[in-house]
Amino acid sequence: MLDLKFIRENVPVVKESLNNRNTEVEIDKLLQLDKERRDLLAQVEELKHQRNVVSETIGKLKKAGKEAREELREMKAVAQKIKEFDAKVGQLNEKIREKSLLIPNIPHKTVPVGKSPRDNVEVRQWGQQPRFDFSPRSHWDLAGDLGIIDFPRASKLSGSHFALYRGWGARLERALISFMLDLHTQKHGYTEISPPFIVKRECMVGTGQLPKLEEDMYRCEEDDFFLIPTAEVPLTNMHREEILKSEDLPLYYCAYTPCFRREAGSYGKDTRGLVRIHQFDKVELVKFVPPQDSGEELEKLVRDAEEVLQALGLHYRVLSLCTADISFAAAKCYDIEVWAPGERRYLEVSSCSSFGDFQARRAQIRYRPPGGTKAEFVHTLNGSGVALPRAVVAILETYQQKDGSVIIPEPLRPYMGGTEKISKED
RNA sequence: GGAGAGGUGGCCGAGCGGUUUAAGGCAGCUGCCUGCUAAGCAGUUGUGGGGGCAACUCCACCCCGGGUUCAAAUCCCGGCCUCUCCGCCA
Repeated sequence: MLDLKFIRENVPVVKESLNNRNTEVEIDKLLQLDKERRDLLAQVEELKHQRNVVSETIGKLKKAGKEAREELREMKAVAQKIKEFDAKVGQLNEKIREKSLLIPNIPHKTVPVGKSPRDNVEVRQWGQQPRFDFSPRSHWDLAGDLGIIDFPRASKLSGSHFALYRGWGARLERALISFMLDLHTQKHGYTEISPPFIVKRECMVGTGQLPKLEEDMYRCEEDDFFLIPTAEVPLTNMHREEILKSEDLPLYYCAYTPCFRREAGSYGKDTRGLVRIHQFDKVELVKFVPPQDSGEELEKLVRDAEEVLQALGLHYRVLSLCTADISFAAAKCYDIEVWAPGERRYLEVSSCSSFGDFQARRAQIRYRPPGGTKAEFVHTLNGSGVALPRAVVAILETYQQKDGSVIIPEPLRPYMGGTEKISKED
């Protein structure tokens, strides 16, 4: 959410920024409502002042044993007016909030301006595309033959776009989770959290998934709960409506959680395999930092995520997303895309964003800067570190052998009982 | 699921219709005093919003949302959360 006062005072900047995002937002309508609200507010506050003063007088008169007929009659009318005005202000507030919640964040000035994902800018690459002396197969072929992922039975349970890992596949999943969590907690200084996977509506509003993306979320109708689409939601909302101590910042959290996404509107895309499924595992990184540090913290966050892929020896590239492609709440975003030899394309395994104070304002997360000055919004950041299924795709396809077996990357072996290779006969 | 208790400022804790536009204490900050420390004295310390160049001023906020009243932390209704006991359960 943007600061209404900021919008009021920076109309051209706001309009241009939102224009660069290719989004239509009714800024003028919003400002008009804001004007109406402030006019009404001035009137109703004057009435309330009058009420406060006269009520006190009535109290004193009664105490002194005197009548206050005239005052009572007068205040009855005033009370009625206040009620009417308050109702109008309330309606305006609601309209303003509805509109405000649908306005996306303003892109940071370092974000490349663009019209489509083609305008994203490649920042760097690591490693190189592996070469094979045979034609590399897709992960669904490999995993099916090895018996480590069973898509037909997953469909039997839950329909298409679900995965069921079996044997070494399940073990690989668990190994990756442990490996990533250990890396981030032991080397990068994140505190591990194991949060609830079901959250209240306010949380989804706080991080910006709602109200805009409700149709993409799994919802428990009866309780108005939502299955988390990412651990970003519980981790960021942990500090909702809190004023943090300056000396506690920066806060670094990481968590493994499953993620649930309806992927509404993406039918026909990535119909096979692990690339797009409704439930997947992910290790997520979330930071709360003082505003002046968020730029630098984003760079560090991306490096933390990249290190996972480096350790696993997977070739990847980093993109700086352009204004047309960054997500609703993000001020700036880097995507990390890993190379999948069987698919012959790069797959997004991590999206690292800084949100400025956008989420903090929605979720009311503040801190008190040193020197005892007034509480200010923190800056929030998050990034995948990394998403599991696509990492599995990259591992299977990158480390496949001619005989259909797959070599396990070195750092994962301790988590897999020392196993170096997954073969059919296992 | 059933029965009860409770949610007040950074913290503790009173208030249960109008001398409270939240007492008192603790902690913090600022002065004063004491040759150090401790103690003492005085003042000050929340959040959001409106208006004003400004000193300032007004409005709202005692879990949240409604209601009663000239007036609500206080009374009534609904909700959320916490705790205790019972039932159920991994």
